[in-house]
Amino acid sequence: MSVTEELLSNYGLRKTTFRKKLLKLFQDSGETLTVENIRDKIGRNNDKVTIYRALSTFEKSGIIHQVPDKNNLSRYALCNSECSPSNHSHQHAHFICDYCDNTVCFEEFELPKVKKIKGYKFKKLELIIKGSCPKCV
Amino acid sequence: MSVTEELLSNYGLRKTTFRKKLLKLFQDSGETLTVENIRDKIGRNNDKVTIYRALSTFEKSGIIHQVPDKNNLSRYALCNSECSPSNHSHQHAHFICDYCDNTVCFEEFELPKVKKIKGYKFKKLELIIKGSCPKCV
DNA sequence: GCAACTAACGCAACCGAGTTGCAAATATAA
DNA sequence: TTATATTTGCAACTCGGTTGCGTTAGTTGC
Repeated sequence: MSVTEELLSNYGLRKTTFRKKLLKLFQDSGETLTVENIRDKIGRNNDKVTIYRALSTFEKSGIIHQVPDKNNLSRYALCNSECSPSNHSHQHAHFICDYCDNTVCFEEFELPKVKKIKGYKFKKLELIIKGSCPKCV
Repeated sequence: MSVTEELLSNYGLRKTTFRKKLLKLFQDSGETLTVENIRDKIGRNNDKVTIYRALSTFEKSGIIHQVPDKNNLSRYALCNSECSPSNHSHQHAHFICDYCDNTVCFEEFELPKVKKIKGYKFKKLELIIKGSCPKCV
């Protein structure tokens, strides 16, 4: 059984042709991907509904996580650590390039400790850094 | 001349009936507002295109700034300091309530200093805190 | 390996936030 | 108050994402 198939098995998901193709794309590219990116790479004949549903399933399972996108599109990245439906948090920052519209996960980035504000209960922090990436000077 | 009209004058914008009404809403409510929020408050008969265009104009001028929204809708808040088309940055954090979908500006919040990553040029930081607000326990 | 069951796929049609084009209305400058 | 430029308001559109539903294909038990 391939790495891709193993991952699907571990998360209790059916190993359909489409899911294997989609998951392999994330594994091989190592990038964050929008639905458009995906269709560019696996072919425009793939139905978008199927893509959206597979992404949604993967996200709920903890295989991928949503990342911010410059144009507010749905964009996802593989979870590197062991995520599950119950524990699916990502304490890393995201970088958005102003020029190529790409989003990059900064895994090593520590999120800041923030001081409390009374009345508010903080559950999750998101740090987004914008600028230009190595490809775009 | 009212405070609202004065603000429009300072930014070299025409003081139309609609703009005065919209800007006054931001000043009076002191909240962040989506287009839906706005239509709820100034009346659903107001044309949405006009709202979008006025918001866009205000933002370019530096009167309001866009804030993150739980559902990725366009949401805006008054700029508290002196913003202009050329200097229009907001070094404060934003809080999104998981329950009432509201966004709040944490003006007093200092954004963290982040260490550099070679190859990347950082221009802007955005810190989003999610959780529950005072109204929602 | 085969039947039975359930989950996933694929198509069409839809939804809704936001945009575009353009003619009519209105603010500003002369 | 007239001329000019900007803004408004309507209709129609775009496009990312969703819903419904019949068909297809994994999975489980024998």
